[in-house]
Amino acid sequence: MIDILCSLTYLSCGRVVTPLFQKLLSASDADLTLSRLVIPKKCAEAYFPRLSGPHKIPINILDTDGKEWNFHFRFWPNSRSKMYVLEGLRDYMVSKKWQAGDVVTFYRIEPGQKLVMG
DNA sequence: AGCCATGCACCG
DNA sequence: CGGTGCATGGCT
Repeated sequence: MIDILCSLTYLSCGRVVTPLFQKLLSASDADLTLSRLVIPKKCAEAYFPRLSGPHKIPINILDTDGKEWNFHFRFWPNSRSKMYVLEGLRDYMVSKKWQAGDVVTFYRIEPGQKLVMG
């Protein structure tokens, strides 16, 4: 996981975004059967919607082409902590040909808090 | 201390 | 018997 300095950026689709963080995809992140992405805890709590309990919430995220994707965001209770995951990525992973070792970058559309993943 | 990659029990 | 939902353990 790599933190990024906050600097406004234009995506190829024309949107103005702030880069938030990147993640190097692990083998399990890239596993099509699991089709879920572990979100580093500090990034999840800083940039993702607040979760009031251990239930998934729907979350709409754009890719860098501006296409909308519907995922679910939740955490797993873990012995005295939490692990945050983004679920339902199967179609996205197939479409983007995600592989372990790839890097995914999260952005926030400015102004607002809508997320972009690409 | 505790994150996070992955193991794995158990439920349908 | 494939996936969910959490546990485990290597690592820092």
